[in-house]
Amino acid sequence: MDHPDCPDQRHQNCRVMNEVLTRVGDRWSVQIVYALSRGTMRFNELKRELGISQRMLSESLRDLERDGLIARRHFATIPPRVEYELTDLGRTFQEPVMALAKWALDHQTCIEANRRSFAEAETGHGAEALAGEQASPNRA
Amino acid sequence: MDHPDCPDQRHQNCRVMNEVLTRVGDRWSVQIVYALSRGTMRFNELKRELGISQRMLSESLRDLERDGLIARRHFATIPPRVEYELTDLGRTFQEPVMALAKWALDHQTCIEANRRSFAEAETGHGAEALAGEQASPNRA
DNA sequence: CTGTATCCATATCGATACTG
DNA sequence: CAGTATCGATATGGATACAG
Repeated sequence: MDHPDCPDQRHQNCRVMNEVLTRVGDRWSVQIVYALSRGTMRFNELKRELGISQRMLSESLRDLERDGLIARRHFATIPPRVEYELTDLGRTFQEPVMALAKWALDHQTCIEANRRSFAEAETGHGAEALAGEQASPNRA
Repeated sequence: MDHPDCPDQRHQNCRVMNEVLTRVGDRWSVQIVYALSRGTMRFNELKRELGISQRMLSESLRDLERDGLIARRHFATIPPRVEYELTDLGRTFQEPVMALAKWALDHQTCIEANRRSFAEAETGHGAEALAGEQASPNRA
Protein backbone atom coordinates (compact mmCIF):
# COMPACT_ATOMS: atom_id res chain seq x y z
CA MET A 1 0.00 0.00 0.00
CA ASP A 2 2.93 2.30 0.64
CA HIS A 3 5.31 1.69 -2.23
CA PRO A 4 3.41 1.98 -5.46
CA ASP A 5 6.75 2.00 -7.21
CA CYS A 6 7.10 -1.73 -7.59
CA PRO A 7 4.90 -3.04 -10.42
CA ASP A 8 4.29 -6.31 -8.59
CA GLN A 9 3.09 -4.41 -5.57
CA ARG A 10 0.83 -2.34 -7.80
CA HIS A 11 -0.70 -5.36 -9.38
CA GLN A 12 -1.08 -7.05 -6.02
CA ASN A 13 -2.93 -4.03 -4.71
CA CYS A 14 -5.24 -4.13 -7.68
CA ARG A 15 -5.98 -7.75 -6.99
CA VAL A 16 -6.82 -7.05 -3.38
CA MET A 17 -9.01 -4.14 -4.33
CA ASN A 18 -10.84 -6.29 -6.77
CA GLU A 19 -11.58 -8.75 -4.03
CA VAL A 20 -12.79 -6.10 -1.64
CA LEU A 21 -15.08 -4.69 -4.22
CA THR A 22 -16.33 -8.12 -5.09
CA ARG A 23 -17.25 -8.65 -1.49
CA VAL A 24 -18.20 -5.12 -0.65
CA GLY A 25 -19.48 -3.76 -3.91
CA ASP A 26 -22.55 -5.81 -3.38
CA ARG A 27 -25.17 -3.23 -2.47
CA TRP A 28 -27.03 -5.46 -0.08
CA SER A 29 -24.17 -6.73 2.01
CA VAL A 30 -23.11 -3.24 2.90
CA GLN A 31 -26.60 -2.19 3.79
CA ILE A 32 -27.08 -5.24 5.94
CA VAL A 33 -23.92 -4.50 7.84
CA TYR A 34 -25.10 -0.96 8.21
CA ALA A 35 -28.54 -1.96 9.45
CA LEU A 36 -27.02 -4.44 11.87
CA SER A 37 -24.72 -1.82 13.34
CA ARG A 38 -27.60 -0.69 15.53
CA GLY A 39 -28.14 -4.12 16.98
CA THR A 40 -29.54 -7.56 16.44
CA MET A 41 -32.21 -7.96 13.82
CA ARG A 42 -34.45 -10.73 12.58
CA PHE A 43 -34.80 -11.96 9.05
CA ASN A 44 -38.06 -10.27 8.17
CA GLU A 45 -37.06 -7.18 10.04
CA LEU A 46 -34.12 -6.77 7.71
CA LYS A 47 -36.29 -7.64 4.76
CA ARG A 48 -38.73 -4.84 5.53
CA GLU A 49 -36.02 -2.39 6.46
CA LEU A 50 -34.01 -2.77 3.28
CA GLY A 51 -36.75 -3.56 0.83
CA ILE A 52 -34.78 -6.56 -0.35
CA SER A 53 -36.14 -9.78 -1.80
CA GLN A 54 -36.00 -12.96 0.23
CA ARG A 55 -33.65 -14.51 -2.22
CA MET A 56 -31.09 -11.77 -2.07
CA LEU A 57 -31.40 -11.38 1.67
CA SER A 58 -30.79 -15.00 2.58
CA GLU A 59 -28.03 -15.19 0.02
CA SER A 60 -26.27 -12.07 1.28
CA LEU A 61 -26.77 -13.18 4.84
CA ARG A 62 -25.13 -16.50 4.10
CA ASP A 63 -22.15 -14.86 2.42
CA LEU A 64 -21.73 -12.44 5.25
CA GLU A 65 -21.88 -15.24 7.78
CA ARG A 66 -19.47 -17.33 5.78
CA ASP A 67 -16.99 -14.46 5.78
CA GLY A 68 -17.45 -14.04 9.50
CA LEU A 69 -18.91 -10.54 9.37
CA ILE A 70 -22.19 -11.47 10.93
CA ALA A 71 -23.33 -14.14 13.37
CA ARG A 72 -26.53 -16.08 13.13
CA ARG A 73 -28.57 -17.30 16.08
CA HIS A 74 -31.28 -19.76 15.48
CA PHE A 75 -34.02 -20.41 18.04
CA ALA A 76 -35.94 -23.61 17.45
CA THR A 77 -39.21 -22.17 18.66
CA ILE A 78 -42.54 -22.04 16.91
CA PRO A 79 -42.62 -19.97 14.91
CA PRO A 80 -38.89 -20.14 14.31
CA ARG A 81 -36.81 -17.10 15.15
CA VAL A 82 -33.45 -16.24 13.64
CA GLU A 83 -31.42 -13.28 14.73
CA TYR A 84 -28.47 -11.73 13.02
CA GLU A 85 -25.81 -9.56 14.56
CA LEU A 86 -22.44 -8.14 13.69
CA THR A 87 -19.29 -9.94 14.78
CA ASP A 88 -16.22 -8.03 15.90
CA LEU A 89 -14.90 -8.35 12.39
CA GLY A 90 -18.13 -7.00 11.03
CA ARG A 91 -17.81 -4.00 13.24
CA THR A 92 -14.32 -3.20 11.98
CA PHE A 93 -15.76 -3.25 8.52
CA GLN A 94 -18.17 -0.48 9.32
CA GLU A 95 -15.46 2.15 9.50
CA PRO A 96 -14.21 2.13 5.92
CA VAL A 97 -17.77 1.77 4.70
CA MET A 98 -18.80 4.81 6.67
CA ALA A 99 -15.85 6.72 5.25
CA LEU A 100 -17.07 5.84 1.81
CA ALA A 101 -20.60 6.86 2.64
CA LYS A 102 -19.33 10.13 4.02
CA TRP A 103 -17.42 10.82 0.84
CA ALA A 104 -20.51 10.12 -1.20
CA LEU A 105 -22.54 12.41 0.99
CA ASP A 106 -19.98 15.19 0.82
CA HIS A 107 -19.54 15.04 -2.91
CA GLN A 108 -22.82 13.87 -4.31
CA THR A 109 -23.93 17.43 -5.07
CA CYS A 110 -20.71 18.07 -6.89
CA ILE A 111 -20.98 14.88 -8.88
CA GLU A 112 -24.55 15.53 -9.84
CA ALA A 113 -23.57 18.99 -11.04
CA ASN A 114 -20.74 17.55 -13.11
CA ARG A 115 -23.08 15.04 -14.58
CA ARG A 116 -25.57 17.68 -15.56
CA SER A 117 -23.04 19.97 -17.18
CA PHE A 118 -21.57 17.02 -19.00
CA ALA A 119 -24.96 16.15 -20.42
CA GLU A 120 -25.53 19.76 -21.39
CA ALA A 121 -22.17 19.98 -23.10
CA GLU A 122 -23.14 17.04 -25.27
CA THR A 123 -26.60 18.14 -26.27
CA GLY A 124 -25.88 21.85 -26.14
CA HIS A 125 -23.45 22.84 -28.85
CA GLY A 126 -22.42 19.57 -30.41
CA ALA A 127 -18.77 20.58 -30.13
CA GLU A 128 -17.67 17.67 -28.02
CA ALA A 129 -14.53 17.56 -30.13
CA LEU A 130 -12.94 20.34 -28.14
CA ALA A 131 -12.32 17.85 -25.36
CA GLY A 132 -9.87 20.23 -23.81
CA GLU A 133 -9.67 21.37 -20.24
CA GLN A 134 -12.76 21.02 -18.12
CA ALA A 135 -10.77 19.52 -15.26
CA SER A 136 -11.35 20.24 -11.58
CA PRO A 137 -15.03 21.06 -11.67
CA ASN A 138 -15.11 21.45 -7.94
CA ARG A 139 -18.01 21.44 -5.57
CA ALA A 140 -20.92 23.78 -5.79
CA MET B 1 -24.59 10.09 9.50
CA ASP B 2 -24.52 11.06 13.17
CA HIS B 3 -28.00 10.35 14.45
CA PRO B 4 -29.04 6.91 13.37
CA ASP B 5 -32.02 7.27 15.66
CA CYS B 6 -34.32 8.89 13.16
CA PRO B 7 -35.73 6.32 10.73
CA ASP B 8 -35.86 8.86 7.93
CA GLN B 9 -32.21 9.62 8.39
CA ARG B 10 -31.46 5.91 8.39
CA HIS B 11 -33.26 5.35 5.19
CA GLN B 12 -31.66 8.40 3.63
CA ASN B 13 -28.23 7.06 4.54
CA CYS B 14 -29.09 3.77 2.95
CA ARG B 15 -30.08 5.54 -0.21
CA VAL B 16 -26.82 7.44 -0.35
CA MET B 17 -24.83 4.30 0.31
CA ASN B 18 -26.63 2.58 -2.48
CA GLU B 19 -25.62 5.33 -4.81
CA VAL B 20 -22.00 5.25 -3.77
CA LEU B 21 -21.85 1.56 -4.26
CA THR B 22 -23.50 1.84 -7.60
CA ARG B 23 -20.82 4.23 -8.70
CA VAL B 24 -17.94 2.73 -6.77
CA GLY B 25 -18.84 -0.91 -6.60
CA ASP B 26 -17.85 -1.13 -10.19
CA ARG B 27 -14.56 -2.97 -10.06
CA TRP B 28 -13.03 -1.14 -12.98
CA SER B 29 -13.75 2.43 -12.00
CA VAL B 30 -11.95 2.04 -8.72
CA GLN B 31 -8.97 0.43 -10.31
CA ILE B 32 -8.78 3.16 -12.91
CA VAL B 33 -8.78 5.83 -10.23
CA TYR B 34 -6.15 3.88 -8.42
CA ALA B 35 -3.96 3.50 -11.51
CA LEU B 36 -4.35 7.16 -12.33
CA SER B 37 -3.26 8.21 -8.85
CA ARG B 38 0.34 7.81 -10.00
CA GLY B 39 -0.11 10.19 -12.89
CA THR B 40 -1.43 10.65 -16.37
CA MET B 41 -1.99 7.53 -18.44
CA ARG B 42 -3.01 6.77 -21.97
CA PHE B 43 -5.83 4.53 -23.07
CA ASN B 44 -3.84 1.49 -24.03
CA GLU B 45 -1.57 1.96 -21.10
CA LEU B 46 -4.54 1.57 -18.80
CA LYS B 47 -5.81 -1.29 -20.87
CA ARG B 48 -2.60 -3.24 -20.49
CA GLU B 49 -2.18 -2.32 -16.86
CA LEU B 50 -5.61 -3.42 -15.75
CA GLY B 51 -6.22 -6.25 -18.13
CA ILE B 52 -9.56 -4.74 -19.02
CA SER B 53 -11.43 -5.03 -22.29
CA GLN B 54 -11.73 -2.01 -24.56
CA ARG B 55 -15.43 -1.91 -24.10
CA MET B 56 -15.35 -1.74 -20.34
CA LEU B 57 -12.43 0.65 -20.30
CA SER B 58 -13.93 3.28 -22.54
CA GLU B 59 -17.26 2.90 -20.80
CA SER B 60 -15.79 3.29 -17.33
CA LEU B 61 -13.63 6.15 -18.52
CA ARG B 62 -16.67 7.95 -19.85
CA ASP B 63 -18.59 7.50 -16.62
CA LEU B 64 -15.67 8.68 -14.58
CA GLU B 65 -15.26 11.73 -16.77
CA ARG B 66 -18.96 12.45 -16.62
CA ASP B 67 -18.82 12.39 -12.84
CA GLY B 68 -15.83 14.69 -12.88
CA LEU B 69 -13.41 12.26 -11.30
CA ILE B 70 -11.06 12.17 -14.22
CA ALA B 71 -10.11 14.59 -16.99
CA ARG B 72 -9.53 13.64 -20.57
CA ARG B 73 -7.03 15.31 -22.88
CA HIS B 74 -7.22 14.62 -26.54
CA PHE B 75 -4.34 15.35 -28.89
CA ALA B 76 -5.31 15.42 -32.53
CA THR B 77 -2.02 13.99 -33.66
CA ILE B 78 -1.37 10.97 -35.81
CA PRO B 79 -1.68 8.54 -34.34
CA PRO B 80 -4.16 10.05 -31.93
CA ARG B 81 -3.20 10.32 -28.31
CA VAL B 82 -5.57 10.55 -25.38
CA GLU B 83 -4.44 11.04 -21.84
CA TYR B 84 -6.40 10.61 -18.68
CA GLU B 85 -5.69 12.09 -15.30
CA LEU B 86 -7.36 12.52 -11.96
CA THR B 87 -9.18 15.73 -11.15
CA ASP B 88 -9.10 17.20 -7.66
CA LEU B 89 -12.37 15.50 -6.99
CA GLY B 90 -10.92 12.23 -8.18
CA ARG B 91 -8.08 12.63 -5.75
CA THR B 92 -10.40 13.12 -2.81
CA PHE B 93 -12.04 9.90 -3.80
CA GLN B 94 -8.84 7.98 -3.41
CA GLU B 95 -8.83 8.29 0.34
CA PRO B 96 -11.94 6.31 1.23
CA VAL B 97 -11.07 3.79 -1.43
CA MET B 98 -7.64 3.33 0.05
CA ALA B 99 -9.21 2.92 3.48
CA LEU B 100 -11.35 0.17 2.06
CA ALA B 101 -8.39 -1.46 0.37
CA LYS B 102 -6.47 -1.30 3.61
CA TRP B 103 -9.29 -2.99 5.45
CA ALA B 104 -9.37 -5.74 2.87
CA LEU B 105 -5.66 -6.20 3.12
CA ASP B 106 -5.72 -6.28 6.91
CA HIS B 107 -8.56 -8.74 7.15
CA GLN B 108 -8.34 -10.88 4.06
CA THR B 109 -6.48 -13.63 5.90
CA CYS B 110 -9.10 -13.64 8.59
CA ILE B 111 -11.91 -13.77 6.10
CA GLU B 112 -10.34 -16.56 4.14
CA ALA B 113 -9.93 -18.54 7.34
CA ASN B 114 -13.56 -17.96 8.23
CA ARG B 115 -14.58 -19.06 4.81
CA ARG B 116 -12.59 -22.25 5.04
CA SER B 117 -13.86 -23.25 8.44
CA PHE B 118 -17.38 -22.50 7.30
CA ALA B 119 -16.97 -24.82 4.35
CA GLU B 120 -15.50 -27.50 6.58
CA ALA B 121 -18.34 -27.22 9.05
CA GLU B 122 -20.76 -27.95 6.22
CA THR B 123 -19.00 -30.88 4.58
CA GLY B 124 -17.38 -32.17 7.73
CA HIS B 125 -20.06 -33.76 9.87
CA GLY B 126 -23.15 -33.49 7.71
CA ALA B 127 -25.09 -32.32 10.75
CA GLU B 128 -26.03 -28.94 9.35
CA ALA B 129 -29.42 -29.50 10.94
CA LEU B 130 -28.08 -28.64 14.36
CA ALA B 131 -27.93 -25.03 13.26
CA GLY B 132 -27.57 -24.09 16.88
CA GLU B 133 -24.93 -21.82 18.15
CA GLN B 134 -21.93 -21.49 15.86
CA ALA B 135 -21.88 -17.76 16.26
CA SER B 136 -18.76 -15.62 16.36
CA PRO B 137 -16.45 -17.86 14.39
CA ASN B 138 -13.66 -15.47 15.06
CA ARG B 139 -10.23 -15.37 13.58
CA ALA B 140 -7.95 -18.39 13.50
C1' DC C 1 -3.97 4.53 -31.32
C1' DT C 2 -8.56 5.38 -29.64
C1' DG C 3 -12.54 4.32 -29.69
C1' DT C 4 -17.71 2.44 -31.12
C1' DA C 5 -20.99 -1.33 -32.43
C1' DT C 6 -22.45 -6.04 -32.25
C1' DC C 7 -22.86 -10.58 -30.58
C1' DC C 8 -23.03 -13.77 -27.02
C1' DA C 9 -22.19 -16.04 -22.54
C1' DT C 10 -22.83 -15.47 -17.92
C1' DA C 11 -24.16 -13.23 -13.61
C1' DT C 12 -27.57 -10.77 -11.06
C1' DC C 13 -31.80 -10.10 -9.19
C1' DG C 14 -36.77 -10.03 -8.41
C1' DA C 15 -41.21 -12.61 -8.37
C1' DT C 16 -43.35 -16.62 -7.29
C1' DA C 17 -44.21 -20.95 -5.32
C1' DC C 18 -43.23 -24.30 -1.98
C1' DT C 19 -41.12 -26.50 2.62
C1' DG C 20 -40.15 -27.00 7.59
C1' DC D 1 -41.32 -16.99 10.37
C1' DA D 2 -37.38 -18.33 7.84
C1' DG D 3 -35.83 -20.07 4.31
C1' DT D 4 -35.00 -22.90 -0.55
C1' DA D 5 -35.97 -23.73 -5.53
C1' DT D 6 -37.15 -22.33 -9.96
C1' DC D 7 -38.03 -19.18 -13.73
C1' DG D 8 -37.46 -15.28 -16.49
C1' DA D 9 -35.99 -10.47 -17.30
C1' DT D 10 -32.19 -7.51 -17.30
C1' DA D 11 -27.37 -6.15 -16.51
C1' DT D 12 -22.65 -7.15 -17.02
C1' DG D 13 -18.64 -8.02 -19.43
C1' DG D 14 -15.54 -10.24 -22.88
C1' DA D 15 -14.41 -11.08 -27.91
C1' DT D 16 -14.54 -9.51 -32.25
C1' DA D 17 -14.96 -6.49 -36.04
C1' DC D 18 -14.91 -2.12 -37.74
C1' DA D 19 -14.14 3.34 -37.99
C1' DG D 20 -11.77 7.87 -37.42
